[in-house]
Formats: sequence, structure tokens, C-alpha cells
Amino acid sequence: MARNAATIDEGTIGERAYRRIRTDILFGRLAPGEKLKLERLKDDYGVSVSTLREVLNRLASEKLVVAEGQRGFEVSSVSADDLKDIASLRLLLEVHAIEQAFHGGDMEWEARVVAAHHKLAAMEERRRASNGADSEVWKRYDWEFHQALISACGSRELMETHGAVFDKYLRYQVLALTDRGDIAAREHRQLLECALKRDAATAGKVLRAHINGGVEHALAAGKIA
Amino acid sequence: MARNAATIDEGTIGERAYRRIRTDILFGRLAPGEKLKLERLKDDYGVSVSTLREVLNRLASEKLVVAEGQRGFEVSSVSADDLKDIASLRLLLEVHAIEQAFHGGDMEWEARVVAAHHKLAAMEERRRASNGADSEVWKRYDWEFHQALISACGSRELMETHGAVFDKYLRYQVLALTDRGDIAAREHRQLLECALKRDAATAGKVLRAHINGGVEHALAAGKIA
DNA sequence: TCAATCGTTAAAATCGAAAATATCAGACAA
DNA sequence: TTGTCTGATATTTTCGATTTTAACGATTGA
Repeated sequence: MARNAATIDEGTIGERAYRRIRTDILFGRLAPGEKLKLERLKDDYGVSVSTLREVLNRLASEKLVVAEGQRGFEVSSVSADDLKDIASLRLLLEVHAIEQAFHGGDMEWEARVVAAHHKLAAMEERRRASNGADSEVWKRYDWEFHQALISACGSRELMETHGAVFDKYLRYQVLALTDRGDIAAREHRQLLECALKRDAATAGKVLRAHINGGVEHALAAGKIA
Repeated sequence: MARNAATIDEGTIGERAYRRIRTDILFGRLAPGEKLKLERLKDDYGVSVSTLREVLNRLASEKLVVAEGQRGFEVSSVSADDLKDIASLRLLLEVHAIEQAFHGGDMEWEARVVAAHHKLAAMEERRRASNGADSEVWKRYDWEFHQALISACGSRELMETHGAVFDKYLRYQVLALTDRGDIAAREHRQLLECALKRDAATAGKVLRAHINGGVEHALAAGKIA
């Protein structure tokens, strides 16, 4: 989710294919466990096998696809245990990053947080009306808000790792399909308030509820083995 | 470092090339910032461009090489800030993992820790005598000991992420060349004792000193911008 | 009936060539 | 001198074809 609408047709062919396939996995259009046959994907995405394999190797490195032996690639599968595992790692990273960010954040940071929350809240409101459209944009705003929150943590490494874990978490949320918009929106607002008050302790608690709530919600949807 | 000597000629050509190039980066044989021209590497590693590009894409995904636009690949550069950043992330992950492992570790886990420490300690002793040979094996044992310590943390995701960060940290240690064998060996022993006593608090302190000491040592060597 | 072997087919891994793009040096004009 | 245009060269990106490997079913022998 580290890209915006303007980036769609930028970069090399391989780069574009990478972004397309990646979001297709994240948003379930390539289903968990699905076999990724080269010939088919080649046609679907209009690239050659070599380029395709470069893309799949990158995604394998991110654990979004698995590449076993010489038996090709498939979308990595999902499980309740994996979700819990990812959620707890996200929590560890994000809580720590928030503590750092709340401590070191300046006015620029505050502005980023407020701006990101504004966009996200507007989208959440709009979704309530139009009944769950624009999932992709909505989830990007969600991503951007959480990234903004930790953007003053002072560690690139931490932010990148968090981003990667966040995306894997996100796949499960999308899988659950139905969103718990109201609750999440309230928690987002609380996080914003905590940020402005530099109340890292409360933010940590809210975040724990936010993430664990998401896990429960995803599991309750019952689409995960 | 997630592989052992028996794995050298296993898997596909691409897989083998991946391992070779990766360790060559980790051990400085491919220097930080070095341009990775396809033609040269093709000859050096005896693979075709396509296969090579698959490998480099994977490594780019791990941030061990950078792939900018259509200007090819180069070994990712090093900096004092990056080292500190990596070290602090390693500390966060490893301390947390240790807490979990110390809490949940059973006898099997204890055995793994003791065994791993035994190998590591023997190697550290041997190095003192033979004056710094076998860096690669030594570092693998180091890796294995720390992985063993956290191997009962209950989270695959956490272990994999830690492993990736550890390897980046390791590159800096190798870069510094001279080792601080005695101090590190003592700290390893302390960690073992903490593990057997399930004293996560002390282990955390030792680990902090262990990692920060490594940072200081690497920086003092003065080979990093 | 079952297991093992062999052949056939489908798919993946690997390769080298072709196209696209960047880099660099020299010429020319301001 | 400085800047920029242009062509030549080096390098990367992309492609389709070839080689290798796995998957599957039929055949044979116990």
C-alpha cells in the first residue's frame, strides 16, 4: 500500500506488474493457496515469463507467495494462527513506534497525523453512506494514517518492517470482507486524540483493542481455516 | 545464515546462486555500494541474466541490494545511522522474543539452547587460538545460538523477521573485521545462564549491552561512513 | 489387487538474443 | 568557459525459445 493513485503507470513493466499482482493478492483477487501458473499469469498481466518470475520472486521474499522447490509458485495460504501471529507482531512494532513517535514528534508530524486522519475519517463517513465501496482507497487511507502516526519514530527500518507486516494483516481484513467501520473509526479518532496529547500509554491500549478487534472480526467471518 | 554446510549444492541453480551472492554480500566480498553489473556477475556466478535478475530481485526485496529505476542493481550501502537503526530494531525484536521464549520454553528448548551454545563456545575458543579463522562458520553458530534462544517464542513471523534483521546487523560486524571475541563470548555465556534461570530481565540487559557493544565496536573500526 | 516402472504430457527453470534505456564524449553555440 | 545537443557505446530490461523437471496415467509383473 506504499503507493498512491498517481503511481499506477510509473516505472518499468516489471514494477507495474509487481504492484498489480501484489494488490491483487492483498485484496483477495488472487485467492490464498491459489496456484500461480506462469502461462496463465503471463496472459492475465501481459508480461513475459522472465519478468513474471522476477515479480514472483520478490513476492516470495515478502512471504506473500510461496515458492517451493521446482514446483512453481502459489499465493501463500491463510490460517487463524498466522493471523494471530501477524497481529501480535504488528502490535509489538506499532506500539513501540508510537512511543518513539509521540516522544519525538514535532509540529510537522502532528500535521501529517491530522491530515491523514482527516482523509481517513471522511472516507469512513462516506463508506457508511454508500455502503462499503472503494475498499482499496479506504484501506490505503487506513495504511497512511497508521504510517503517519509512527512517521516520527526516527527509524526507517522500523517503518518498513511495520509496513510489510501491516500489509499482511490487511489481507486478512479484506478477506473478512464486511468491515466493522464504526468501531474502527472511533478507535482511529481516539488514536488521533492520543497523538495530540502525546499519551502513548492510552494509545497503546487503544491500538491493542484495535488490532485484536480486527483479528476477532476476521475470524468471526469464518472464511479462514 | 539460515542454512548449513550440507545445503551448498541443493536446490535449483537460482537457489544456489541466491545463497552464494547473499553470503558474498553479508561477508563483504561484494562491497557496500558496489555496482552489480549483470555481465560481470553472470560470469562470476555462472548463471544467465534472467536467473541473475531473479536473485537480485529477491535480495532487493530484503534490502540487501537496491534496485533503482532502470539503472540496475547495487549492493546497498552502509552508514552509522543505518547500523544504529538496525541494532535498535534487532534489540526490540530479540528482547521481546526472549521474554516469550523464557516464559514458554520447555526442556526441548533448553536442550537446543545448550547445544547451540556449546558449539558457539567451542568455536569462540578455537578462534582465540587460531587467531580469527572460519569467520563464516563462527557467525553461523552465533546466528544459531541467538535463534535457539528465541526458538520457543511461539511466533514464526517474529523469528523470520528477527532473522532478516540479524543478518543485516551481521554484515556490519563482519565489516568491522576484528572481533571482540572475549567480550562477546562472556555475554553469550551470560545469556545461556539467564535462559536456564528464565531470567528475562537480566537477559534483556545483557542483550542490550551485547548489541550496543557490537555497534560501538563496528563504528570504532572506522570503516563506516 | 497392488506396487513399481515406463512413457507422455504439462509446467517450471534456464538460457541467449532483441529491444529499450541510460551513460558518456565530443561538437557546437552562447 | 559553460551549457546543451547529438551520436556512439554500455547496460539494463524484456522477450520467446530450449532444456529440465515434475505430474499423471497406463502397463506390466507379482
